[in-house]
Amino acid sequence: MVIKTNARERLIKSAIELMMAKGYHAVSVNEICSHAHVVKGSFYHYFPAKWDILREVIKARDKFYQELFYRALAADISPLAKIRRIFELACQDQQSVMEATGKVTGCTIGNLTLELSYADEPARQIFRQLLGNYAAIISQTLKQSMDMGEIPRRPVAPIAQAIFAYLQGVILLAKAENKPQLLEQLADGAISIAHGLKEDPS
Amino acid sequence: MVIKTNARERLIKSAIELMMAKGYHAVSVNEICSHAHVVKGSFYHYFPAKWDILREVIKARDKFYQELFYRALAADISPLAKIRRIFELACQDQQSVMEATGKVTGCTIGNLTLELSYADEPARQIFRQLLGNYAAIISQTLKQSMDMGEIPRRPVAPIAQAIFAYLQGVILLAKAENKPQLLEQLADGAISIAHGLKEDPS
DNA sequence: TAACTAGTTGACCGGTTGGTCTAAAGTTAC
DNA sequence: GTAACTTTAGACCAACCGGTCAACTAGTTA
Repeated sequence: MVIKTNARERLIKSAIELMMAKGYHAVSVNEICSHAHVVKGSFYHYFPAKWDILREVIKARDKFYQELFYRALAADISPLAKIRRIFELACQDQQSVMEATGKVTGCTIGNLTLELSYADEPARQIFRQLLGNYAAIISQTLKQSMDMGEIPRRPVAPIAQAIFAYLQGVILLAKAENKPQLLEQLADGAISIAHGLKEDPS
Repeated sequence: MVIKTNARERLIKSAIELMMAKGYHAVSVNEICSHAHVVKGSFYHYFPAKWDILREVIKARDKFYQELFYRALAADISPLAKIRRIFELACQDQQSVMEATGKVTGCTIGNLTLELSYADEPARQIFRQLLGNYAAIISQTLKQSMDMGEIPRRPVAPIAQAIFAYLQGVILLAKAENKPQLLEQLADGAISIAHGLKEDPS
């Protein structure tokens, strides 16, 4: 009964931790290895190149955020309250990271998107897809909200994009200010976007 | 009448171009130098360290964005229309960058904020301040809007933060999708935030 | 013309980067 | 026991990193 997890898993875990905090370029293969107590030869036994472990990091973080979204959406509350719940859960997430490291890391997917989208076209395509998925999840919830008459009926896709963009922006601000609470304090903005403009009196 | 601009200016211009596109870590001093047709010795004659030219890049980009904001706000239109105008000008900006390079670079300040805020505390402070300034500019406009009865009166600071966060988020999306037009298409969201929730019927 | 200064040049530094390779050590199956 | 295969190990590589430095050029002032 050996507890020792295998080297591959340890490497991935190590890369996730480091890249969440510092991004891709700022983390070296050596750093990932020594943090995982694995020597470099083993790293290149499991991963053809540094890029390949980035894929694992993206996959893991995407899974985490998807679960966060579904946790928010599973709650037995109104659709709009579910959207607010996303911000609350994101807030808790950032808060727990901050307790552990003293710093707000922000959204790993968002961070890597900005870092890699310009130079690395394949990476950009991946991020484009992932971000689109999140927006799609929000779209569904907006549709529910319209069905219930909570918000006026209109095309759902751009509103979902707007809400997701807003989420990313607030996370950016929370990182710059090192203040996770911003996510809760500014959650209202997402609801405003969902409601849309006050219809002019007719 | 020699046209040759001095090396210092060329270095800064080169650093701006490169770091706008690729960020800080991904651009090397050598790259900045060769792109500016200046040898490394000269670089370190003008700048004690790489970090010091980053300061110039930040300064220049901040100036650019401040001018963009004031250009939007100087227009002879309603305060809310001014806020929408920020998105339109940002759209034009990204569009022109895209025509030149084929890629949306996003907001240099936002990019560098995410890249450097975690590891480099002094940098984070600088970005915190700059981002706060932009929000303050929006605050003023919101106050005008309230004075005119365009939107309901309530504390202005969080709304300004929300609108600015939204701007950053939309730019992130525009970069991921390589679609500057998103900035115009989603500009409505900012107006929704400014209006706030539809007051519940009392 | 001599002295001084601002700017230029490129060789050079120690350290690190992503990545390779060969040899040994475990592990498994027959 | 041994053959076959997976995993570990770390020395090694060229390339590049940010940064230094002494020698040099050119323009200005005394």
